[in-house]
Order: sequence, then C-alpha cells, then structure tokens
Amino acid sequence: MLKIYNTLTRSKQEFIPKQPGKVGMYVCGMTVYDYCHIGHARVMVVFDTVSRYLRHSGYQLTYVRNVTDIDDKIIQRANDNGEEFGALTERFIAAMHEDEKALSVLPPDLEPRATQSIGDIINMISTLITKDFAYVGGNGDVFYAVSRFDGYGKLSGKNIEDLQAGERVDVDTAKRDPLDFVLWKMAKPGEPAWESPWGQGRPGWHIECSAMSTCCLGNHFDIHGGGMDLQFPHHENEIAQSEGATGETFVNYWMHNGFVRVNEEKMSKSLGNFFTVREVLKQYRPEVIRFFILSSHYRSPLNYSDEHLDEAGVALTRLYTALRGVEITEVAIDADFKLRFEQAMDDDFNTPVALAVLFDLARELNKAQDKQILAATLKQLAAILGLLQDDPDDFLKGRSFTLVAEPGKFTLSGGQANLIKGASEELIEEKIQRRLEAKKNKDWGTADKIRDELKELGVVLEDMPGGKTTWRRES
RNA sequence: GGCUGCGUAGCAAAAUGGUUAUGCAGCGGCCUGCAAAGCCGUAUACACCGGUUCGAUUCCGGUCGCAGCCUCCA
Repeated sequence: MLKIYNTLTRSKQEFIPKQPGKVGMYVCGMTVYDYCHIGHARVMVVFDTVSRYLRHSGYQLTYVRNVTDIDDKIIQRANDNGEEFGALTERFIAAMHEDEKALSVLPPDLEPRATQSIGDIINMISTLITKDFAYVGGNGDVFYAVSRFDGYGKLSGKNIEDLQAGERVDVDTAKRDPLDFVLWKMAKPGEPAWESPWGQGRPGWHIECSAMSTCCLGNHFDIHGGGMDLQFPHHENEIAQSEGATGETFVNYWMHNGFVRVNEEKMSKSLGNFFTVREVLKQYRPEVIRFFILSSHYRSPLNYSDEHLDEAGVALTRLYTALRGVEITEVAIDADFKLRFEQAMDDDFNTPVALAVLFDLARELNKAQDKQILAATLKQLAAILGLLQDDPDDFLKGRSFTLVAEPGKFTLSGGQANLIKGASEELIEEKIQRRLEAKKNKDWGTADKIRDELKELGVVLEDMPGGKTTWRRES
C-alpha cells in the first residue's frame, strides 16, 4: 500500500487515486531563461522516480510537467542578450531536454508551455472576474482578490492576518490589498504581448500553472509536485485560483521536494551558489548524479559537494561490480527482494532504503553460485529508480561517460570519454599484456610498476581467477 | 517577529518504543605473488534537559543549534 506525505495535511497518507487505477500528476517545471542546475535536476529526478514507481505499481499515469516560457526574467534576459524571447526559451528548453536525457529522466506525458496556453489562461481569469475573485486594478493589471478565498493559507499553514502584519511596504497602489497577486500584466511598449479582454499583456506566473494543470488533468486531480519553495505563494495561489474558478477541490496530494544545499545554504540563482547540470557532467557521470540525488529521501535537504558525488560514484561502482560478467536473462525475479524494495518505495518513496535493499541484494549476488535470478532482480528493481541500466563493463570502463557540449550538440561518446579520463583502451590493454608477461616470468617488480602506472591514469587492475586481468576506471 | 522542517556513529543516510539499516572510511581475518574486487567478523551513534513508560534515539514539553518560507526562485 503506497503512502505519500501530503503537505496539505502534513502527514503520510494512504494513496487513493480519484479513479481506481488512474493517476494524474502535475509538477511545476522550469522557467527557461538559463541552464538547469542541480536543484532543478533534483525535481526532475525525484518526480521521474515517482512516476516510474507509480507505473511499476500498475497505475495508468498521466504525468504533466509544464514549461514557463514567458515571465519577467525571461524578458529581462532576452533584452540583455538582444534577442527575441522565443529564441532564448527555445534554446534553454532544448538544453533542459538534453540534461534530462543525460540523467535518464523520462519525458513527461505532456509538457505544456505557458505561451501555448494563453487562451486557457484568459478563460480562467475571465471566470475569476465573473465570480468576483479577481478585479482590474488601477493600472489595468488584473489581480486576484486573496481575501475573497476562504481557504487561503491552508497549504502553507499561513493565515491572512499574519501575512498582512508581516507585509513589507508595498508601493503598488493598483492593488486593493497588498496580498493580492497579478493574474494578467499589461505589456509595456516592446514587450511580448497577447490580446485579452483587458488589453495587450501577458499572464502572471501563478495563473499559468492553474490553467495548464486543469487543462491537462481536469479540475480535480491526484498529485501536484514541485520544490519546497513553491509552497508559498505559488501553490497557495494555484489553489486559490483553481478552486475559485472551478468550485471544485483542486489537488488531493501535494508533494514537495527538499532543496539542494551548498555549505548548508540553499542552492539558488539569487544566491549565485549553483552548479549547472552540464557543468557537473564534465566531472561526473550522469548516473552518479542520479544516484546521489536518490541516496537521500526526497523531502530531506541534500548537501552538494564533490566528496558526496565521489561517494555516490564509489557506491554505484559496487552495484555495477556485482552485475559484471553476469548474463541478464528473462527470469522471474526474487520475490523477497522485490517485496522489500516495494515496501521501501511504498513508504513515501523511500529511495535510501530501496537502495539499501539493492546493496543487500548485491551482497547476495556476490556470494551466489547461480547468479541469474539475483542479477535479473537487481537490474529490474534498479530500473524503477532509473539506475543500473548501462552495461556493467561499459560503466566500469568509463565508456558511457557523457560529454555535454553546447546546446544542440549533445554527444554521448565512448571514445572521447576515454581521452577525458586518461589512457585509451588500447594503451591499457597493451600494458596489461606486458604485465601478464612479467607475471608469467615472476617479475613482480615490473608487474607492480605497470599496475602503478595505470593507477596514476585512474585505471585499477583486477587479476581474476584463471590468469585473466580485468580493469576499470576509478569513478 | 510569524509559519514549516531538521539535529543519528569519522563522513553520508534510513528505519524503529525493547532486536544488524545501508554505502564509504577504520580494525581483524579469508582470498591474492603482492594488490584490486569479493566474502566473513568487529568497533564507533542517536544535540541538551525534563516528562510519560517496565523500557525512548524513537512519544510529549522545554532549551540550544541549523535550514527553508513570509519577495522571484525547484
């Protein structure tokens, strides 16, 4: 039985979909004016894992993740660059898709864009005005009247009085109440704009998600996800807009992932302490990043550092080592390990425990005479986490190292990866042959020297029973 | 100031009212020419102070420390 921690109730609840067997899930995606950083990667990987597990559990899932491709920052950045905002967003959407692909994040079923949902957005704003939840302000912008919505604050645990008391001085006299937020923003000359009943303008950020989610999944759906920081005001506002407009419950389960931190501080654009996915991919294999993200629970903070990435690489190497040399066949997998794995995932997607099950499985596999069933079990269960799908030898020898170049020039390359990581495979094989000769002559000095040379190049040798020598690159 | 949440061994990270988490690192052993990998064994914990309980790291209260939100942010 799957349990999900619901931010709305601050407790783990049994997951009961609205319609038996079917799940609708919406996740707030990226605002595309820059490259994705590791914090964005966490959202993508976490909800990709959630969607994989829901499907594994037999649910027919519709997974929607939007793209915010119009907002103030996008306009600002496009102006700074002296380019059309559409050119800017296309470029970063392409880059985002490359990053996702590298991290084994499967594409969502639907990826609506704000600029392609303007009609739906306008319809929702019109409804809100009709129902008196929204008004045209003194400057022509359309605002949501927060005080009109009774449930305001139910998600974030805030109440209107506290918010008003803590409100910073707001010079915006166009609003009736400082807490009101913009639904439709009038365009300044030269800004991107769409026709609307209130004049040329663009949608506010919050209404975009309300419109795109209800359009794709209906007025009332199962799961809505996003980063912790979106709880307030973004998701609170979404509830106010959607429930105000439709009169129905908006979402049953709210899921929020924790932040990636750097030196105990939130990784964010504003703090400037972020690492982009493609930067990190120059140093670490994509699967190592994915493993690192899944090695802590999705709601916990995740501290980013090279040391932790290194540890993730070593841990992943242990799992791949267990699979090395075993032919994976189509067999029924081990029921006990499957059950333990599912119990972990059923408990609010407890990936650290699920990984611990995989490590226990790896130990059994290392001991086993007949490895077929355990190996198949390991690979199949890991697939639910989006891990261990590479050929073990390719992983261990660094052949699947991913190189990310400029957007649009994404390359998956074994040959280049070898050059990055030091010695070519030809050189390694040659040295191994020379060492085997030396070993045959019991010339241990030469043999050890060759081994040390390769170690310098990040290559570790392993003498196998039967006189063969295999090798791997240090992760 | 208001509202969330967190504080676990050398590091990372889970569960749990009484019993081995797990990975890396350490120590002892097996294996190996020596290693590596693997296997076996082993040490080191639950911020502090009270309370509830036969028994608390786990529940309750308080203290201290940390992070996040209250402004755009995944």
